[in-house]
Amino acid sequence: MSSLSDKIEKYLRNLIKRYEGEVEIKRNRLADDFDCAPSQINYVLDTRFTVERGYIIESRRGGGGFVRIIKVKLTSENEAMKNIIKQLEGPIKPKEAKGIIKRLHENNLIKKRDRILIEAAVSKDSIGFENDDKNLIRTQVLKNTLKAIFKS
Amino acid sequence: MSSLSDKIEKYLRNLIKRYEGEVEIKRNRLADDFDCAPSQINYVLDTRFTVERGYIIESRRGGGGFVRIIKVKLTSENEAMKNIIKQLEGPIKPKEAKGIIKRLHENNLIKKRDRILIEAAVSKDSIGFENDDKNLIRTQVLKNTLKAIFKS
DNA sequence: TCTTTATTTGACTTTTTTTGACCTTCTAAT
DNA sequence: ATTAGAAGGTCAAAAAAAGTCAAATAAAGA
Repeated sequence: MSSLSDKIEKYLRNLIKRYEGEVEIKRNRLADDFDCAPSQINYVLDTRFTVERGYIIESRRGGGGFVRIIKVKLTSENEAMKNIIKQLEGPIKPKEAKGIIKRLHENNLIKKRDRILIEAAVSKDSIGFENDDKNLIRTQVLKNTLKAIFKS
Repeated sequence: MSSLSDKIEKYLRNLIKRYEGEVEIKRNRLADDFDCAPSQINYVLDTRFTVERGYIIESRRGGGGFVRIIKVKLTSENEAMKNIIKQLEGPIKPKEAKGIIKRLHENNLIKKRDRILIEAAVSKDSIGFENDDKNLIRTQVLKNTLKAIFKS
């Protein structure tokens, strides 16, 4: 009944548990074990091991390549960060964005420099073209920069 | 299973540490030890012991030849790069943006974290809505984040 | 059923590493 | 001064992985 993706997810979760939050796999090897297309591994990674769920993916191509899955330790800080990222949806206006960033900084979730940078990125000045999607783009930029911080 | 290049890198790093930042090897001898083509040593040197990472390579051919790896302190901002920023105009595609950011980082004008953040901000993922102005928005975001950094 | 969402597959792309053939430079012996 | 042999350098092809994207199926909801 459970899909193949579910099985792969389960398998990986077990591995991660066994290896204390960090595991390295060979994508093609794993695909072979589960007898599926390699890109299915990516699908599982993209849908189940996301930042929102507290995972970071690193990888390398070429000889000796790998995919590494890291379970982020949930301190209250990055737990909070995760939730905030999860909740960033729909259009966000410049002022709202600024408010969000301000609070993140005040709560020590991002550094001063991060704040300056992200504020600039989502400012009216940056994303100001008269354009239907601009507030949605702003949301994406905000979300992705925060994710980047989470990952680093 | 890390690649052969990784192993060679590791070996060399250890040597360098042991000999306080400077070490001399025989390329062919080393290649022989690792059972690989001599040019692979060059590959490792070119990709892992670069100037950006703070290494200088010296060498001599012929009898008694050698390759010397020296770890240096990386210095000196490149003023010229600031002009490049000034010249950021017109639509910029995701890959171009990535290249620009990479160079800024390699020239020590922005920190690693800045790079990661800005890359996230201007990524296809952030500014990817099917939209005529997206590459212009990207330019603005890039420009404004960089300005923000220089002001700080 | 009909429509929407999630999964599976596969062709094609990009990145990174490995290998090898050929080139250049240096030392030392003639 | 010439030259053989010893190093190291270059460059590009082949191989090894992983990534992307979209079409085809399957499952879930209305």
